[in-house]
Amino acid sequence: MRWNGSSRRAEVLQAAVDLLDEVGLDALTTRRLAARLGVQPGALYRHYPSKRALLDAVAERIVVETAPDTPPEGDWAEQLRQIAGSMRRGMLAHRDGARLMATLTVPGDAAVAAFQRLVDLLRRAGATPDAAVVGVDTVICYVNGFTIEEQARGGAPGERRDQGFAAGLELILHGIAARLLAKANDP
Amino acid sequence: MRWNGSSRRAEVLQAAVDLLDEVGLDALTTRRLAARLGVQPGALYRHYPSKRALLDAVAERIVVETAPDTPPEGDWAEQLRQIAGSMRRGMLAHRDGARLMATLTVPGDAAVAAFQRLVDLLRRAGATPDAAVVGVDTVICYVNGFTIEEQARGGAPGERRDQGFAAGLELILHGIAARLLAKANDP
DNA sequence: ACCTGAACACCGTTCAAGT
DNA sequence: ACCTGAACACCGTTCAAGT
Repeated sequence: MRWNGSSRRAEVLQAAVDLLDEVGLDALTTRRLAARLGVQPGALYRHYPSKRALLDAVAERIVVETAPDTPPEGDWAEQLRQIAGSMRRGMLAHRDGARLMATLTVPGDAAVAAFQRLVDLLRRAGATPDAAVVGVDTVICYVNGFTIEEQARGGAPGERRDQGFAAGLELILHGIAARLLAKANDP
Repeated sequence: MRWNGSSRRAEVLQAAVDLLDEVGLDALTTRRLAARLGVQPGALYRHYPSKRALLDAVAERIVVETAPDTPPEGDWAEQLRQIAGSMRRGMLAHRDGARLMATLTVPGDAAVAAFQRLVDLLRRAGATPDAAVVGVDTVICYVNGFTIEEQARGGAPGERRDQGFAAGLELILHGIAARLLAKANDP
């Protein structure tokens, strides 16, 4: 009953992440995963109750490792840029990473915490609670939608995509600044 | 070799759409579809070369029927609001509709045409070619990202979601107006 | 605690052969 | 033109039994 990465459960999870990167989400099969671990397929069910639960754990791990290593600097817009950028990079770092996120049923602790951190950021910048949620939701939906589409069409990684991503994000940041932060709002 | 909806191919497609709505994307199985058509599983392959191709056709049909029946009215922002709204409603109208779109490999004729119509709309409003693409991309990524997340968490349909969707869209429309349309831009 | 062996109820796909 | 029959190579999951 250890909490850290040395349990057998964590080895199964790590193997699943590796297998995802090698063969992709469609070929990520419990039987293939078992073979890679040198084990019978049924043995996996001692560690995860279902394939769905395993995939949820993989997604959660990607969210965790996606959180920026250094806390973001600058004003709220610059921080949002950095966080949005690392969300996109985190998903792109794994094969079918964005699509995997899209299949999740439940948000997961790490995702909820990340969401709350963004809401707090906009709150401190002067947004009302409702406005902060709208702003964060919009950024996150955009990042997810962009990255899913980006990863679906393979294509070269290229800085062309980076520019397109950044340009769209600027539109949203501009809208947040102009319509959500405390200025002259009619009630 | 007819083009219209009376071919056997079209019947298979219609049955697939109905089955999707009844059982969802994960349970949409070639064998279940064959059973519903009163046919052996292998018979489907006379009409579609693979399950992937069938799902692409289902997605394309949803895109087609999603195009607004009445051509949108009003200025560019109002037209964009209407089109974004019908894209979302079109996906919500079918079980797992948004997730199905996200799994598409190739855009398809109807989607490309819809994209082009939006680009033209922004061009007429004064955007450069690049700016028009950025604006349309941002709206589409937002709509897809929002709807995927909305449909993944079941929840009541509710107008709460409608308001959240509209509020985020306004941020983007504001950004387009302020940063992409011809005004005082530095070169 | 972790795994084996063996089974169950499914998949997508192919292809000769029928009508 | 459309479908059957039958097979092939897979799936996710369960569970008694072993160590």
